[in-house]
Order: sequence, then structure tokens, then C-alpha cells
Amino acid sequence: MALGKDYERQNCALARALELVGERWTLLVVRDALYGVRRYSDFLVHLDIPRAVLAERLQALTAAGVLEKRRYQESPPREEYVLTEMGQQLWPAVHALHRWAVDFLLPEGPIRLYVHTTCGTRLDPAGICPDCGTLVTARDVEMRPGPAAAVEARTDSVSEKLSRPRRLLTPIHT
Amino acid sequence: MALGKDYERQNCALARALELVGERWTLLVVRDALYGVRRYSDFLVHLDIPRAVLAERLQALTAAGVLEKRRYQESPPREEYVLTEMGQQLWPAVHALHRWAVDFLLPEGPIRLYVHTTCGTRLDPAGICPDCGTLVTARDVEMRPGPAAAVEARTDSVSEKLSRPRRLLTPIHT
DNA sequence: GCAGCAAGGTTCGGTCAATGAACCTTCGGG
DNA sequence: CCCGAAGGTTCATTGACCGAACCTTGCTGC
Repeated sequence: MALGKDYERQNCALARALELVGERWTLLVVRDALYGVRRYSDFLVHLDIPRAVLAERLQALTAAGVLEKRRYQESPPREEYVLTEMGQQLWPAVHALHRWAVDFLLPEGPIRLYVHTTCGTRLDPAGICPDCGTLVTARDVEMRPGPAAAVEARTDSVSEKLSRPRRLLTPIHT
Repeated sequence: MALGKDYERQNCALARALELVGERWTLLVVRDALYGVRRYSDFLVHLDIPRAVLAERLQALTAAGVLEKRRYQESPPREEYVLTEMGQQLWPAVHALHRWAVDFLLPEGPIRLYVHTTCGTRLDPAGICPDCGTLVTARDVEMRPGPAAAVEARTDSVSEKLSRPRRLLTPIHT
């Protein structure tokens, strides 16, 4: 997002949100984090994002409290970025936007489906499980290949792991 | 959003959505349209957006089918931009992101509240009316000043009209 | 003991979108 | 005839994004 990245004169909660997650790539980073991606190198190969931009976004999201940077091994020191509670709560917004795109921008049908783990039912546009009526949190969502899954053109290792049914937030590297 | 405005290599519905509504200012334009703003000059004073950027965004949203440009008077010819059904369906996504910001980024409390017109109850984070249990569409939402409404610093004519309780999608001019 | 490699970055020049100020056109009213 | 409102377009400046190259730390194999 070029120049002033804040909407200072907009006294509105949505503007505050967009200052943080409205920049280019940021919401895709959050989506990948919901999918279970945690490492710098995995975000890199899955998003095709410039290295400098990824580093800057991870730092901004960490500073804002959406991600937490933690060391998962000493020697050699290695870091991973994990969604905080605040970050996981972005799931309804990500899902709503995703669903809107499926309904209006993807004539070929959804590439992925999101179902409630305990009921096996596809979420409705609000992120509710039609079966049990509860608002499903990211932890209780399973993602599965949808009718248009074959269109998936990516062949990187992260995409392959994500192409099988799996629960959201499950770490990609064991 | 600078340079390549598309995420070509991302085969994902969310990426398609972000190519359209993920650019700087675009989602704020949609929010204003949900509030009932329809005219170029009203978007202009309410958003403090550069004129060229506004013109470009309105055109892109119209081309994508989110807005419809219509002539509301001949002689002198005057245009207005109205949300299509596709545009109105963005409400759940806008609301979810808004609600997330209220919950995590606004310690002073919400500036505006969204309530179900028929029940008078505040929507839950998924956009459901807790009273009647239905997913509330934009047409049935009333917005009201919230606890932190006094913080509203803007004094333009559009902000003044929006500071009173009103139904979403109600046109601002007459 | 040295080469190679993986992870996680930083640096750097070129490009292109955002910005804001100035300008333009069409029409109606006084 | 002049002014103003609505709805734009044009233009120079600036800074974020891009991608390629480079760097550092600590393993692992020979």
C-alpha cells in the first residue's frame, strides 16, 4: 500500500483494521497461518512473496499481537510464527470474505470446502454450522478439497500438504 | 496496492477477492456505500481520498459488478453509484472485520453499533441477531452511535448525517 | 578442517501506484 | 455574463513493492 498506510482521518474501527491487515499480502499471510503455516521459508514458497515484504509483514503482525514469534529449536536458532488468540479470531472475517469470493467470483466452484469437524457439515456464509447451529471457531474447522480442487496449479511442498483434508491451525511441519 | 495488483500464482478464492477489494481505499468505499453514500462528491468529502483514486476505484468496482452506476438526473447529467446484490453481500465480511477491530483494536469501545432493525438487538460477531437467530442482511441493519461516538472528530456534512441512527443502504441525499 | 547447505533474514536499484494540487467541462441560476 | 456545483482528468513527486543478490549462523559430510 503506497504512501500513508494509515487512514488517519477516518475515525472508524474498520479503518483501524485495514491499517493493519489491509496492506498487500497481509491477509494472505494470516490465511496461511490459519492453514498451519508457521515458518518463514514455508510462507515464502507458498505465497511467492518478496522476501523483504514477508519479513516486514511478519514483524508488523507480531508487533500488533496477531502473531507470536517463538523459537522452536535452539542451535541452530530457528523461529516460527504462531497465531495468537487475537489472530485466530480473524477467522470469521477471512471466512466471510472467502465465501463471498466463492459465491460471486468463482464460477467453477470452490477449490476448498470448510466443514465443522464434529458434524462434518459445510459452514454457512456466516461461519455457522447448519447442523448444530454454533459459530465454529478456527480450531474446529476442517478444510477439504472442493469440486474445483483440480485447478490447484501449485506444486510446492506446502501446497501439497495443504491439498489433503486437515484441520485448521495444525502445524505443517509435524 | 503497489505494482502487480493481482496474486496470479495464488489459486485461492481469497486471493481473487483481495485482487478486487483488497486495494487501498476500496473496502472503505464499500463501507460508505453500505452506509448509503452514493455520490462521487460525498465519498470524496467523507473519505478524504484523492480524486483520481476515488474515480479509479469506483470504476473498478462498477466493472466488477459490485456497484452500479446510474444517472439520477438528466440536465445537468448526474451519476450515482449504488451497491448491487453482489455488493450488498459483502456486508458479512465488512461486519466481521469491523467487529474484530472493535474487539481487539478499540479499547475505548465501539463508535457505532449495528442492531437488527426488527428486534433492536446488537448483532453478534457472525452478523447473527441473538434474539431471532437469523443472519441479518444489510437491508435489515440499523446503525447507531456507540459508547465512543463522541470521539467522532469529523465535521463534514456526510459524517453529520451518518451520526444519527439510520438504516443501512438508505440513500444519504433525500 | 573445510565445503556445502538450510533457515532466516538484509541490501539495493528500478518501477509503478498513491498523493494532492491544479485544471477542465457541462449545466443551471442570479 | 459570471458563478458555482458535480464529476471528473492531468501532472510532478514520493515511497512502497519487486526480484535478484548477498549475508550470517550453525549443522553435516568428507
